[in-house]
Amino acid sequence: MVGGVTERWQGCGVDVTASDAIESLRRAGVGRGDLVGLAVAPGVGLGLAVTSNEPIVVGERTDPGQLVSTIDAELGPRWVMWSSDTAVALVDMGVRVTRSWDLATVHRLIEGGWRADPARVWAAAQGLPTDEIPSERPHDLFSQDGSPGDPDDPVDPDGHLRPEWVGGGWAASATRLRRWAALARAAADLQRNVLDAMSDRPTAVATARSESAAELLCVELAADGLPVDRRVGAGLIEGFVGPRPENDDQAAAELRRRQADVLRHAPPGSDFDLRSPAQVKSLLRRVGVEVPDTRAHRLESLRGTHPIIEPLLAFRKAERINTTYGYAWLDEHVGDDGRLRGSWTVCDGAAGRMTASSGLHNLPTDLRAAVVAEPGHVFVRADLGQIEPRVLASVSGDRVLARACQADDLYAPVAQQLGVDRATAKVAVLGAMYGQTTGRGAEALSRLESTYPVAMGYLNAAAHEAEAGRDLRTYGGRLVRMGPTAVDGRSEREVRSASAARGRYGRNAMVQGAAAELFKVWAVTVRARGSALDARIVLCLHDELLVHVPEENGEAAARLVDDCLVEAAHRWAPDRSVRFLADTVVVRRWSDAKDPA
DNA sequence: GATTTCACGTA
DNA sequence: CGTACGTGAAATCC
Repeated sequence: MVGGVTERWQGCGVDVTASDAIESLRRAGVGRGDLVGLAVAPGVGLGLAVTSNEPIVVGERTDPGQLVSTIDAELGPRWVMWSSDTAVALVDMGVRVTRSWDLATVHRLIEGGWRADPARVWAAAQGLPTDEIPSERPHDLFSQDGSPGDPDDPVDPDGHLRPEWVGGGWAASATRLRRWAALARAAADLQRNVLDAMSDRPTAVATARSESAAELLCVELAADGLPVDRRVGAGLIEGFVGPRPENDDQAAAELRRRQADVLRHAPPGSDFDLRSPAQVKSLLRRVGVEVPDTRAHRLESLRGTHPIIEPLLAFRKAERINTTYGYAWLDEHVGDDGRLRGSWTVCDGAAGRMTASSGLHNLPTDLRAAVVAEPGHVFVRADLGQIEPRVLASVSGDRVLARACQADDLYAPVAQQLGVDRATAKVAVLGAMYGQTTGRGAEALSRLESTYPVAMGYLNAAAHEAEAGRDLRTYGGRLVRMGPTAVDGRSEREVRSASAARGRYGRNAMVQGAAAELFKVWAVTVRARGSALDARIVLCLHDELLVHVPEENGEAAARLVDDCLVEAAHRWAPDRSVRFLADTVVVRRWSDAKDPA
């Protein structure tokens, strides 16, 4: 608890220069990596706090961005912030800090799930029940603030944050900013204690740091965007759906033209809207093809059975481009500066992968030729090879599988050890990680169990816990929450099916989640080391990095990305028994396979 | 008008 | 009855 904090807050407000602030921080013993609470409100100022009860400076008339930037360069502290909103405010001021402790991000790591507003973060850090968090009540004539106690204290008598503060009151004055920073600093200590107490997750604190840095990276990714050549993009789209329509009538005519290519294989006069799956199903029945659904992979298996299938698939593909990645997408998400921008999140609420909007994570490969480096620049494209089985070998501590991971292609030695061909070995390993129970992968399962008992035991234990509805924790310490396991009103079949689904989910989450943690360590290492070469990450795609760099630094950046993987793996991994590799190339456009320069 | 279903793009 | 995500249109539910 932080009782007795407020009385010692009095009289600390000063307007300072950067050198004054640095001097104060140095006197307080702040060095590289030490926690400093930070609260920023453009137009109001900023609050800094070295300890939970002695916020030492507040810049009411100072330029907050310049102050933070100078301190970051001179002292290199780890900035404690309530969420990436602070980083957004800083980036808007042109400031990119080196290190952070993002309370919302660390909260998601410790508690799982996605909700991480300050009231929830504070309550969890204090060990207070989250279902008793007060919500902001509408003001009435008789009370200015709904909650009792001193309204200038961020914490109410119950120990919860005041709703009015959380709702924006924290930025109402410089004094409040200072207190908000001090409170953040206090919360970071509490979170640190929780992570330190996870004796079975020795890298949890390191994960908190790398996930916090990844939060900074996400803010920068959203601000910078991905270089896209609009003209190239429009050309690719035209190849699929025809020229850009100038009005609704032209768009409708184009649609009719594309539909007609399909309908000419149907009885004359047929009128189906091919955008409707139900009508496609009717159409297929009309021509004598009976299907339970009309998904692409099902239609693909029917290729050759009827001449309508092929043009129908072509229509579907064009329709996907047209509706999701067409001219409207280009107009909406690619700025005048040729940058495709979306929002980024560090973790997806489940296993902890990064997510991105605006199609950044599901851009069709056919359109990737439009992702072109700016003049005088190149991309370094690097993707991790066979990351999930390598991560499994590492986190489970399976020495036999780890030995196979010494090979560039781990499926070759695995196939040899299992006594099967490479393709079978691959589907077996992937199937084990995904919880597959049927098909070719399942047939090799028993051999997998006997050859890699440690790795398979790790997966089976996770699946077993998940099936029972118990939460899991990844190697790096992220809590993976299992949904409620309600049984009332469900048949035994449904209950069993839901349990099995949780098992697959949990089994996969342990691997996918750990892989995501390693990936983020790699990414933030590249972020940190890359600035010396003016190299900026412009895309993260689960196991792939795209780095934009001046062309004269391309080769050096490629080496740096590889070096960063070695560094990241050593920082992340329990030991060095598993080899991690990246396929790294210097290219002008994302779609280029190898170095054209 | 809001929510669910179907479909499909990526890893 | 192999995992995760984001997106869009149609279908469905108020």
